[in-house]
Order: sequence, then C-alpha cells, then structure tokens
Amino acid sequence: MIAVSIEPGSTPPLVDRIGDGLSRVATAMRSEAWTAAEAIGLNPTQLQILTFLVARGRSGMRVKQIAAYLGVSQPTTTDSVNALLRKGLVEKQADPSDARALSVAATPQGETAVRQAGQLASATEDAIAALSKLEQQDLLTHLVKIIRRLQTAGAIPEQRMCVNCRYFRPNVYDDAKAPHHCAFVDAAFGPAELRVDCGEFEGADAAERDAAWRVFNRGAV
Amino acid sequence: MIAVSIEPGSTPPLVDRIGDGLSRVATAMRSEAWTAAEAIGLNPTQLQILTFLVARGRSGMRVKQIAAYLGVSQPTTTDSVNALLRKGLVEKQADPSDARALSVAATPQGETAVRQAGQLASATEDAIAALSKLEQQDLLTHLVKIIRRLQTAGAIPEQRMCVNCRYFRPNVYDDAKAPHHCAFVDAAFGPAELRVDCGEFEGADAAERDAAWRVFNRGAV
DNA sequence: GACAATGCATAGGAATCCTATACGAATGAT
DNA sequence: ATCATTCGTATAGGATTCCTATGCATTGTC
Repeated sequence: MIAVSIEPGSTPPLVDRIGDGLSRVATAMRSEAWTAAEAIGLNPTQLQILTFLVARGRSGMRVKQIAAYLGVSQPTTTDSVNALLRKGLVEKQADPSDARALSVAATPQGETAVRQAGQLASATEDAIAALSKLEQQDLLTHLVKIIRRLQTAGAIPEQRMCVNCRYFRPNVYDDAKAPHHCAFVDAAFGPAELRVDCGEFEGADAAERDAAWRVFNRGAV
Repeated sequence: MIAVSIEPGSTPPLVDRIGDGLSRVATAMRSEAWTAAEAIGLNPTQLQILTFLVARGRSGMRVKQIAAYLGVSQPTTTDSVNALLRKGLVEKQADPSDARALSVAATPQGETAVRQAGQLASATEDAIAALSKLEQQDLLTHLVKIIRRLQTAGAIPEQRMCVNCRYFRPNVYDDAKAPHHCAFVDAAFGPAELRVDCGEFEGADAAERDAAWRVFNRGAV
C-alpha cells in the first residue's frame, strides 16, 4: 500500500506522491479497460488474459503463469479462463511434458477480438503520446527500472524484458540513440526501443543478468 | 485499452510499451493493496475509499465524488461505503446545503486504520525509492503531465494538483531546484515537491489554469 | 406549478476474487 | 520400488465488487 500523508500542511514524501500519481493513471486505465472489453463482450479481466495469451502466441500458457501475470489467485484465473473457453476465445490443451498441466492458448477468434479492442480510442494512450519523445523514453526507462525491482522483490513474476534477456548487450556502442545491441535480431537499438514484453525473449541466468544490468544502469545497482 | 502488438518480430509503438509498463506496475500495486487492506480487515476498494476520505478531512465527500475518484459507478460506491459504515470506519451526514446529498467522512477509527495500512512494507514504494532523486523527480513530472491530459480529456475528475491550483506560480524564480512558488504557504518549491493531491488545493479558473500550464510546461501545450 | 435534472438507494444478476480442499500426476527420499 | 511430499488444476462456498435499470426525494428551471 502506498502510504498517504494525512497531516494537514505537510508535503508527503516524493515516493508516495509518485505512487499516488501511478494510482491515478491506473484508475483511468481501469475504467478504460471496461469500455474496451465491453465492446467485444468481455470484462477487463477476461480481456487482460486474452491479450496476454495472444501476445504469447499459440504455444499456450499454464493457468498458474496466467495467475502470476495477473496477480490474482489460481482459482480466480480458472474462473475467467473458463468464461473465455465458453465464448470460444481460448482453448485448453494437455501439456505433453506434464500430464497435470494445461496449456491455454487463444483461438483465432480470440486474436480477432484482441485486435478489435486494441483499435479503440484510448485517453491513456493519447495522454502518453502527448509527451515528447524524449520524455516518453525517460518514462519507459524509469518504468523498466521499477519493474525490475518489483521482479527481484518477487512482487511480480519474471518479465520478458530486454534487461532480463540473454540476447541483450547493453551500452556496447557510443551512439547515444542506439547504444544497445540485440543479439537475436543482430541489430543496434536505443532506450526508446526497450521491450517490456518481447516475443523473442529468452531468460539469461542470474549472473549474466546482474552483469548486464550494471552495464545498462551505468554501474549502479 | 492499451493496444498490444501481436505481430511477431515487430517492436510495438513506444506509447504501447509505456502503457504495458504502467500496467505491470499497477498489477503489483493491486496485489499489494490486497495484503495491506486485509491487514486491517478490508478489501482494496474499501481501503482506497477510506484513504481518499481521510486525505480529504472531516468535511466529507459526496458519494458521486467518491465514485468519480474511483472510476466506478455510483451504486458500486454505495455498496462499499455501506460496508465501511457497518465497520464504523466512515459516517454519513446530511449535507446542509442539499437535502438529497450525503457527506461521507472518515471516523477517527477510520483514520487509525489508514495509518496502520500505510505503515506496511510496500514493494512498490521500495522500487520507486530505488530510483535516484532526479529520476523520481522526472517521473513525477511526467505523471503530472499525463494526469493533466487525462483530466482535460474527461477520463478522470479534476485533480487537486498544483498545476490546477490558484495558488500555483510556475517558473517565477531562476533557481532550477525551486523555480515555482506556492501563494498559499508563500514559499518557493521545485519539481520534486509538486503535489498530486493537495489538502490546501483551490481550483483556478480555466484561463488561469491554461496560462499557468503554458508557463510550467515552457510554452508547450 | 409543472417538469426536467440531480443525488442517492435499491433491485437483480453476473462476475471477480478469496480461502480451503480434493485429486491426480510428478518428484524425491528412503 | 514404495511412500510421502510437492505440484498443477478444479471445485466448493461465500463475500464483495460491479454493472444496468429503476425508484424516490429534492432541487432547479420555465
């Protein structure tokens, strides 16, 4: 919980005000998610699951992974997955490597639904787009740093971000606009191209990851 | 809804990746809110309402205002306010100026509960605190800009922020650390002290607000 | 004074979301 | 190899959120 200072006249700590600001933006995103989801006959949780599954492709995800991604319990996830199943937007397959496990994947209809929802107008997108390119780039960088911390603290699962990826080579070029290198696509890229959820992600081991992070973060931990 | 690119190999637009990052942080905040709220026998929505009421003081807020703040419907707010009422954490008072309206305010027990919840450890707070002071300051500034846009778009209600306040005098000093002035406390302050939800807030009219924003934002709209 | 608009409550119902538990499958220890 | 444990998921049960639609009282407007 983000603490809120309740003493009149005193300024709350900077960290709390940032948390408060994030909450306000999250509120807008949440109510926007309702309209977007309703446009395709879903609710926000179902759309979030479906979007997640579409982004992961046809290999499918396990129920537990979906639950971790959403930050809810496993039975809750089962509920919502079943709702999507009834609507024909996802399908369950047996996991060949583990007979206990399921592989939940989006159907073609599910992909279509996500495309439709993604094309709706979004006040949040507009608000972010109103920032300058440099501001957007800085904001993304700060978010990546926060997300990485949340991940190491165990508050969220491992993210498919560049800074966790074995193909990531931070700060190998002098060009400030594209100092990094992605060994998967074998191309230079910059802070504005950093990925938060990359389809080609492959996790690096802990030592590689820490080393890359130090280089990326210019030596700071 | 924040669109998510689903074509393999292509990098989603920067705006979408920022939206995605914000969602990830919001997920962590949401699941954190569960533990914090449960520690005092509430759920996240109830704690959010209670925190909001405590921040607003004993004058009380109307149901409709609470609903707008939360971004949910008015009946939903009535539900949760009644739950808090049964627990003795808020009280309803008749609004003297309008016999239809209610004034919902936190009780002393409610204030105590919010204090308790605010003192719990928070991975999100820690993650934000791990940023440098300058990064935090930039992040806050970007959030303020986004929130203002969301507000002018009608996605969220008027926020009690400096940039909306009649006491705000942006960029009146040369000192980069404290270029602004608050006419309420009659003191200089800087970007790191910008308020997102100020108790002493008083809304400026539209013309004042736009003028102040241009000065604050160095001429950009 | 008639009539629309506003503020809130209620009705009704669907869905989220939790904990606790059950069960089969996989894993590890002895 | 057997048995206990762990793991992945489903189910049971229940509280609450959250919606739309509607009703009722009050307020404002013509």
